[in-house]
This record gives sequence, C-alpha cells and structure tokens, in this order.
Amino acid sequence: MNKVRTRFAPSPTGYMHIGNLRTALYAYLFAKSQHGDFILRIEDTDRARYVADAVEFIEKTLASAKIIPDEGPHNGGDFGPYVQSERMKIYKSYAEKLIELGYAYRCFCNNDDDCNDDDKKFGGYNRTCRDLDREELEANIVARKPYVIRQKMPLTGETTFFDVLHGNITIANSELEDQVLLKRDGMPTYNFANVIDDHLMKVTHIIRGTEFITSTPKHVLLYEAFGWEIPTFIHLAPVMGKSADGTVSKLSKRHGATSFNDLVEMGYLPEVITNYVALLGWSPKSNQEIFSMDELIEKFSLEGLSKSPAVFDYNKLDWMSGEYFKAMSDEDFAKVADKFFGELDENLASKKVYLGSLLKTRISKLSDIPAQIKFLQVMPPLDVELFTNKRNKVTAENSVGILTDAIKVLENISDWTVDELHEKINAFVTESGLKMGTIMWALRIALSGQKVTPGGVIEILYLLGKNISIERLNSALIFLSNIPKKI
RNA sequence: GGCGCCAUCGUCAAGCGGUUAAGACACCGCCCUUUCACGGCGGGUUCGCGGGUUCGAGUCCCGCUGGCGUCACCA
Repeated sequence: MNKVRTRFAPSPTGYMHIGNLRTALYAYLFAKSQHGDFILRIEDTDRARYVADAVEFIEKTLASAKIIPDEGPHNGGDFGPYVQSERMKIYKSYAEKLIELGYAYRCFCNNDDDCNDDDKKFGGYNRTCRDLDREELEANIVARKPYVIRQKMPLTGETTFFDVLHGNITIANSELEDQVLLKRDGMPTYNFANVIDDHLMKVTHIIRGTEFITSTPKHVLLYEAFGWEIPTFIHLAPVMGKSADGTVSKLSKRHGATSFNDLVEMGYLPEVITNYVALLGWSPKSNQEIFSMDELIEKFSLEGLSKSPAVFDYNKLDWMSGEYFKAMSDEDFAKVADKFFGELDENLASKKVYLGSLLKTRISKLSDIPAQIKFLQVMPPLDVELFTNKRNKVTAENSVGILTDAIKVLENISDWTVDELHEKINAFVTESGLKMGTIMWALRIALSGQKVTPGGVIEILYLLGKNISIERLNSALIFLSNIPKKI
C-alpha cells in the first residue's frame, strides 16, 4: 500500500481562517495517524491576490498551531518547488500535452460578446472553437496571443467519484464548462494546477472543503485524460458562525474573530484553538475533550468526521480555554499572561505569579486580564450603594465602624504576608462578633470599589500592600463620612 | 434557477433496526462559600415534515421543506 500523503494548499492571503486551519489540522492529523507525510503547498496562481510575506505568515501560523509540514517551501522535500508560481513550466507542458491528447484546446475570447466578427471565424468562447479544424485554428489563435487553454469536457454522460464522507457523487457532464486550464498570463487555474501537483507530489488523500465537490468531476476527468491514478477525496463540511439574529452562515467577520491569529491575539492559547477546532466537525467517539496534539494524532480517524456543518461556539472555546489555564502551573501561567498584565508598578510586578494564580481560574482568555486587575492600579470611584448588602447585613452606616477597626488591626501588622493577614483578620472577625461575610464585604468594597474581585479580601490586601491598603481604607472612611445621613 | 451536499437538545455531538436517545458547552435551580470564581448536586418535550419497508425506524427507501455550496482567466 502507498504511503499516505496529504497536503494543505492555501493561497497566500495573509490570513488564516479558522476553517482553513481546521482543514490543515485534519490533513495533518490523518497523515500523521497513518505515519504518512504532510505537505504544504502554496497556491499563488492569482497574481492579483498576492500578499507580501504571506508564505512566511502561513508557515508561522502552522508552526504556532504545532502543525509541522514534512515538505514545503522551507521544509525541503523531493517534489518541489512547493510554490505554484515557480512551477509554471510544468503546467504549460502538461497543458500542451492535453491538447495533443485531444482533451484541451486553445481559445482567446472570454465569451461570445468579446469576440468580434473576425475572432469568431476562429472560434470564440466555450465550445465554439473546440471543434473547428485544429491546425488552422491554432495557427490563427497562437498568432493572436494571448490565448487561453480550455479543458474539453464531454458533452454527454456523467462523471462519478468517490468521497470517503459522502460516498459516490455523480454529476452530469453537461453541467461542466470547458473551464480554463491555463490563463492568459500563463498561470494555471486552481482546477488545473491542483490536479497536476497532487499527482506529481504523490498526494494520496485530498482533504479540502465541500466548496470543491462540484468541481471535483472536472479534476477527475483530468486525471483520466492523463491516465493517472485518482486520489481519495474527503470533502469537509464548512465551519459556520451564528449571528445575533440566530441565523447561521459560513464563519465570517460579522461573527467576531475568525482567524487563528485573531484568536491568539485575544489571548487564547494556540493549543486551545487547535484542540477546540479539532472537535468542530470531528468526534473521537469518546467523552474525552481535552487533547494534546499527540493524543489527537493517536485518536484521529476519518470515521469521526462529520458530514454536516458545525457552528463555531465561543462559549465552548471559553470553557476549554479556562480548563487549560487551570491545568497550568502558576509559573507557566504568569509566563503566557505576561504581556497582558500591561504596565505594573514595582509592587505588583513582583507579585505576577501570585496574581496569575488568582486570575487563572477566572478568565477564559488572556485579554480578560486588564479589566480584572485594573482596580489594583487605579481605585475606581466609590458608590454608597455598593456598601449595602442585605445578605451579609452590611450598610454604609455599619461599614464605618468595621473600617475603623480594621485599619487599627492592619496598621499593627508588620509582616505583610498572606498567612499573617489571614491570621490577624480572622482574629479580628472573631473578636468583633460580626459575621465573616459582613466584615469582608465592607472591606472589599472599600479596597476595590467592586463587588467582584479576583481573589478574596486577604488576597487583595496582600496584592495592594500595606500602605495602599490602609490609604484606600482611610479614603473610604472619609467618603462615607461625607454621605448625608438617610432620613 | 440548474446541479450537488447536508439535516439528533440553543451549540458541539454519540448513535450505525430493538437505547430510559450518551457526554460536553451554554442556560436554569439548589448546595458549599469570604463577594465573584472554583467545586458539588439536580433540571429540560432534542431525532424538520409526510409517506413507505419492517414484528419493530433517530437509524433503511422515496417525496417535501429548510440550510449550505457551486455555476470565474478566485482558490
């Protein structure tokens, strides 16, 4: 049996859509699970769409997703070059060959309207010039450069191909146009280059999106014309997005971030994105959801692939992301979180690992961090209402006493550590005869101006440090004393 | 519109003729609790519709409906 070889063949747009990334992932996982090769090939035959540095961008993105090609523009391999624009001579020779074989012909008009009367004598577009006397025609056409080479489709009958996911798919040949194989500028079209390269590069399994199902018969006809072995097709259902109005459509900008890189910038770990995306359209048929790349390779199989489109669910991504953070050590988390902390003062900067330990269980992406820690750097404006909490029996009035006493306790603490704070605060609560919740609530509000904080009061005190903590408590006291008493 | 593909909870999905139709996310409720988070427990009319086939259909067949794709010198 032939060694399995799959490929990922993006056009260099400088943008890695999640759907593309998933296609690459599946092609990679399948190849690796079969101990085969995974090839990266750049399909840059559309000069108008060329984006500078896009190849490097694609390679970097794949690398960050841990998808490593065995062959590619910068990975070596025996079947290069792996950039289509560098293979023009190859395509040309195969196109000429096809003409000799009688499966293609030269033509120079885009459509019948493009042709003037003179042109029409030599045939215009699509099936006008295909059956004219070839020698006479070609001499004239070649003289009239630039021309195009079109594939000569059978007018009757049907073409059937096998798809692993969909079984046999049959399309009537009458549906197929005499498509362009070689463009005026000498570049091949996707539908041509693709077939030539997949054959030359010995690709055994073509894994790509469903949008290519309808053009596959054209490819099959090409393989047959050359007498080449037809590879196995696997057409993947698209990744969809859900809009606010509930409608579902192919994932696009209006659904939020859609590229791998957008997601990374938002602070999702690359391994989280691959893990999540792997499960979008593929099921391991077990209850496992968290997978390392090695596990994915081990568990991957074509049977788990889904035929129907999958909606990208940010909720689930968030959950999965949180699971990864929770599983990380405080040190590792602090490392990946580092650039999201922003500018920290000396005190906080020295407590990053500790801060991270509090943060990692309550965020779903790293970009949530700035909002979570802002109050540590800048005290938000106080609001009396915040001091009122029914469940904990706190009011703006009784807060005054609590804060006053707390300040005294805190001022006497010289060893400002979490343990020490814990001990002293506990003692203070016991002594006061009040509920833990009552005291903590008042303190939290005074210290943070928020009902919700990452970590409890003890942790905030520690993070803020002695001076700032006491300062904030005093300010809160002043604030409360200036509130007109309720009647 | 022609052609093609698809159709199980809101979402990802298991299921491959006989199941109380898994599990996860989200949601809701309760518990725990130093707020939030974390954690624990529990909850929900899910097989698009209509015909067949069969003792028996989410599973097979047909039709319908709906969604998506495709009809480029884009990939």
